[in-house]
Amino acid sequence: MTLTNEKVLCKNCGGNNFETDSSGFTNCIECGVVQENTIIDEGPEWRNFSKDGVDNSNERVGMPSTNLLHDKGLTTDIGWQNKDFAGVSMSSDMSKLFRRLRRQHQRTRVNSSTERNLAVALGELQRLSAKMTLPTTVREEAAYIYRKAVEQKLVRGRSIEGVVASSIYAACRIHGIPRTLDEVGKHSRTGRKEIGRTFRAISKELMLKVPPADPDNYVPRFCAKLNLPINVVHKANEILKRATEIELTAGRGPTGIAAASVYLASILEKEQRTQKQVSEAAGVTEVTIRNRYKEICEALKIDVNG
DNA sequence: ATGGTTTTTACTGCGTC
DNA sequence: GACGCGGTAAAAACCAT
Repeated sequence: MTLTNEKVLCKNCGGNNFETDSSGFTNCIECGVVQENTIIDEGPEWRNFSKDGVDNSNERVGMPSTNLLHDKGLTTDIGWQNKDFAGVSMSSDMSKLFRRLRRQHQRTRVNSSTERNLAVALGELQRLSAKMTLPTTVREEAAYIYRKAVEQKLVRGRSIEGVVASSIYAACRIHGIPRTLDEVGKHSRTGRKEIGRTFRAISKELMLKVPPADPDNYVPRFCAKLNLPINVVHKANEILKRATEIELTAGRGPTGIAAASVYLASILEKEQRTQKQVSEAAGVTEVTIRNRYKEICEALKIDVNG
């Protein structure tokens, strides 16, 4: 049962991707702003739709298999209490036996080296994506990518952290909510360059269909970081659109273009930010911003002085 | 490996507050 | 003088061949 009401757009940036955290707040994924309109999405109910339980059965099934747990959430635990099925305490011999069983059970659970690898990697993945407040769909995607990478032995010679970070970076782009390499790198112990390198290697080897990053996906978040109002966002998007039309953007890094548009828009809307501020928010250098900025001004005949 | 392109690094000069 | 901005040159990184 899903009661999502009519399409709602973010008050701040106009985005339409939201996530609801465990405390019930709904945040815009683009800019992180908490929404006033409550979006009711109770998520899937794990109803039993097997042939004898279709109708009014309120029976539930377990949670779906997920890539986010190293064992996909499919293993069991042996109960902690030394009681039998009827709740009667066991004999001391039985207790000893079960203590051994439990231990063995735990050991077989995180068994092979790849299982151990997955266990720590997925822990890191959760830590990272939690810090970046990424929605579950993206986390699942990232976990899926990481599993693929392990399967094809791509982790060899690279750090687990790096591969995890790259998986997240790739997953974000696939889902159209790209983060910059800087943003991913800031939370990971691996630097931006390494993440970029491993990302390229991974996406090539796995033949991931990662769409080229679209500059206007970055604009709302850059603006949010710089505390720029909505009209600047719109202005930047307008600039971006016109710049794209005349193929000013070919071959250039999308973050640089987005950054320059934001910078230019902030001037035109009398909310100026310095090149340094924008460069920090966007994770590109001031030089790059200047270059794009100059090109855009020339090509679009924009004069910042009037 | 190599050459062409883009981004980064590092440095300089100029004007303003 | 610190800061923002514009420019340049050389190094580094990236990409296709």
